[in-house]
Amino acid sequence: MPRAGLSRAAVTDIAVELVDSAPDGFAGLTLAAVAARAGVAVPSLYKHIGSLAELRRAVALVGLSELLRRSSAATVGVAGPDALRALGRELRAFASEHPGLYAATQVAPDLNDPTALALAQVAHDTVSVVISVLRGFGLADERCVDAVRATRASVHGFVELEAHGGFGMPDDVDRSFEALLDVLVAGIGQLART
Amino acid sequence: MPRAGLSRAAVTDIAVELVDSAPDGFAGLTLAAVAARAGVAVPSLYKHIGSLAELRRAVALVGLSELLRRSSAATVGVAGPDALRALGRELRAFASEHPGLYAATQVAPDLNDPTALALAQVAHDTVSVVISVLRGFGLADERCVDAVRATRASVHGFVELEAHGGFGMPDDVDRSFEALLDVLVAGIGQLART
DNA sequence: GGTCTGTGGCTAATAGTATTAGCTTAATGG
DNA sequence: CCATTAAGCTAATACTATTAGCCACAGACC
Repeated sequence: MPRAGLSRAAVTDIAVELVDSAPDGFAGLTLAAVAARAGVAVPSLYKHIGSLAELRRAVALVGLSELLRRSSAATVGVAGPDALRALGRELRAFASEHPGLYAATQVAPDLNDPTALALAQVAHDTVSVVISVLRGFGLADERCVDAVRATRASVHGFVELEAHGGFGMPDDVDRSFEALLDVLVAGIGQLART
Repeated sequence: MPRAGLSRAAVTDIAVELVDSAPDGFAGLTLAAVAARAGVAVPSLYKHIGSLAELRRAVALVGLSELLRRSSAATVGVAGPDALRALGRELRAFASEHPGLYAATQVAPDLNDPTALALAQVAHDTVSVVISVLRGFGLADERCVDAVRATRASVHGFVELEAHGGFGMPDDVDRSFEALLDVLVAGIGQLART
């Protein structure tokens, strides 16, 4: 009975691989698939994770961390409308390259989970990036949270609809996304002037 | 062995009730729950529906139909920015009152399903409503589809984030939604001038 | 009114999911 | 070199959907 040499991190890595390659993505993540990939029986996974739900949150943490890293990297040294456009394009690119990981970032956090704190931290930092990006628009303080929410909602909504085949017509989706960014830039600029 | 007097419509109605009341909503819809509510054994449901997936699409059709009905009703007799705002508020209200039914409207349609045609039809009509609403903005024809997508993405993204607890901060969400509508109105107005 | 048939219910069985309990053995530390 | 810890296993439980096959009720027909 040779050991597979697993660990919490190894199991999470396998899950991350799976959600991006499996057809059902994050929603279809299964312990059976993880165990098969690890060359181990299903119950053995419980030596490293508490439950499937916890594994999903671990994947969410990986996804959010990568999202934060890429968001930061894409917006250093740019400001105002350019930064907002760069941020939006990076989010869409991330979702396109890692559909499962992106879907994972939408899970609701759970208290009394070991990753709850880290998850809250990285979520907070991600919002901070958006705030920084929007700083160039000269928004009033009390408008800032509204602008952050409008930005997140617009981009997330587009990415979601695109991923789930919500755009029936074959018209150029790239162009539509650029138009969304135009709408956002113009709209938030207007929001700053009110 | 008295008969329960079920039918495809009755089963669908029960499922519609459940997705809006159950804690897990549409994703947690289960044949066991439907059967229990109907006072029937689980396999009996297969006399009326083909599969769980088909039942989910039946629920989706109900949700989309109601969404279309409310969208139309909310925008008759209004035009331009007012119509866009009314449409957005109605979508959000629908999602708030019927979270499960709203989630159901996001399922991918499946061909060789009896409801595929009806589903495509109502989806098309729903887009038509949005197009009509946006007509007042004087958009160029080739910009129209972009504006429709921006509208759907923004509102859907906001509603989704709100439903899944994506807005961490306790700031007034109603105000943020009105701000989103402001952004959308200003942004699409700008889109029309380019 | 009696019979016949179609259909809506049932039970039983299969396969898949997560999860827990308890055992065994491999690897490691004293 | 032994003892402890931990990582694997099998077995069992409780869910899920789905299929097969049976049975009795309701309505149609003679």
